[in-house]
Parts: sequence; structure tokens; C-alpha cells
Amino acid sequence: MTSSERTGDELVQVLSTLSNPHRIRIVAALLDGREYVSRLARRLQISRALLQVHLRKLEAAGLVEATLELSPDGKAMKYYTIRQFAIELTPQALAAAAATLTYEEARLRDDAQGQG
Amino acid sequence: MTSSERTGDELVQVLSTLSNPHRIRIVAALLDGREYVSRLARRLQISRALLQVHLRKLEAAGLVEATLELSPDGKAMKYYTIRQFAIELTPQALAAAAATLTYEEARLRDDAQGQG
DNA sequence: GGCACCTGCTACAAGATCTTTGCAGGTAGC
DNA sequence: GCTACCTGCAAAGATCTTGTAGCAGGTGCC
Repeated sequence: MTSSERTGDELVQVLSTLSNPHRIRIVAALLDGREYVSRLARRLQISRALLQVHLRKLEAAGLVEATLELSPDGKAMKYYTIRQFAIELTPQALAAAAATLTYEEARLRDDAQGQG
Repeated sequence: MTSSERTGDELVQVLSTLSNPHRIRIVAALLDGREYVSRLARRLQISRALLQVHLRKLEAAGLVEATLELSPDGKAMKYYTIRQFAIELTPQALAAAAATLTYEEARLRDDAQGQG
């Protein structure tokens, strides 16, 4: 998935997701291989609740993927893996993304309402 | 400037700067050429005060550049231009950036204090 | 029953970000 | 003097994000 396949809104979502030290470290950790939530929390030395929040954001942005599995002893384990991505950030790519920002529609809509 | 020349902290700063619709639109607008603040504000249909805030952030992140000039009729004009950049966002690049996050040092330092 | 591990959720406080409003300064021209 | 344009800053409030605490469920084992 390249940046040109994303809408401006999706790019904003991905960038705001990746603009957090915790989430960068999570991506880095998952690069070593799949991991389940509790273990990853111990490895990164953050609380499970906090990790879950960040993982949910990463998943919402399409950057990681979750699979629920049963371990051999019957425990429900949620494994996260990275979804490979490559986004090129240049002024030109941003200009292309800007054209598909619904943000602009919202502003113009509000404008029209304000004047009507 | 490529992403590999940035520290993790700088990358976080750049990403959080670019994760905003206004700022993406500003970069896109400046791609057409240099522009001074008031005119750019009219073009983007946002208040000058708001634009200034966003421009300051873009400048702090090293994405745009400002030059103060005197117009022929003696008015002080602040022109902004884009500083070309190319950042490749991949899990691998993020892993490299994660290694240079001072965030981690801070956490380990706090840990040591908490235990000592 | 106890314990240790796995998952999920929500509510709340604290902090960061965004946006507006209102003030200050300047030049040029009528 | 006034108006129209240029710049700058900061306080205040609304809104989003972050992190913690506490609750719920489940399994397996002693």
C-alpha cells in the first residue's frame, strides 16, 4: 500500500497514529515477529490498558493486524502483526493528499450554511 | 533530507506536524510558490492568527522557511517557502527511529529512580 | 477454593492541541 | 486625522489525546 492509494483523511489518520513514541516502539517491536498483548506490554514496560489503546489506534489506521487464537492450554490470545506499508512523505505527495481532504468540503459546507 | 538522517524525536515532531489538515493544505499551497502570510490566509480561507500558528509549527519542524522582506511600498512582508523533504515511512524505518527516541532514556531513567 | 495467566471495557483526570478574540506595532495614501 | 494593508503576540476556551484505575469475563492448575 503506497501513499498515493490513500485519501487525504486516511493519510492524516496514519500520520497522527505514527506521531507517538509509544506507537513507534510498538511497530518496531512487532517487526521482530507476532506478539500477544500482555507479553508485548511487559516487553515495552507499559501497562496493558495503555498498550491496548495504542494497538487499537494502530489497527484502526490499518498498520497492524490482530488475530484471536486459542493457546494450547485453552487461553484466548490476541496476536498482533505488522501490516507492511510504505508511505513516501514529500511536499508533492502531500499536495495530492490535500486534494482529497474532506476537511475542505466540511468547511465549504459550513460556509454555505453560515451565509444561507 | 531523508528520514534516516532524523532522530526518532525529530521524526515524531515532523509526523505530528504533518498530521493536520490545515498544515497539509498549507504545504500544498506553498508548492505553487512563495506566499506571504496575509495572502495565504485569504487563499486558504482561514484566519491570519490561525495560519501563523500553523506556519510556526511547520517552520519549527523544518518543513518551511520564512524570509522577511520589504515590499516596494515599504511594507514588511513575511514570505514562506517549502523546504524540500522526502521521508519514507516503513515499519523498518520506524524501527530505526525507535532506537533513537530519547523517550526511552527518560523511561529507563525514571525506572532506575523509582527502584533506587 | 485459591492462584496465575489471558482478554475486554469504561470513566475519569490530566495534558496537549487547536481556534478565536483582541491587543500591539508598522507603512502608504487620501 | 482616517482607512487599508502588512506584521506580531498572548489569553481564554473548546476539543482531542493520553494514561490510570477499576471493573468484568475466561482458562488451567494445585
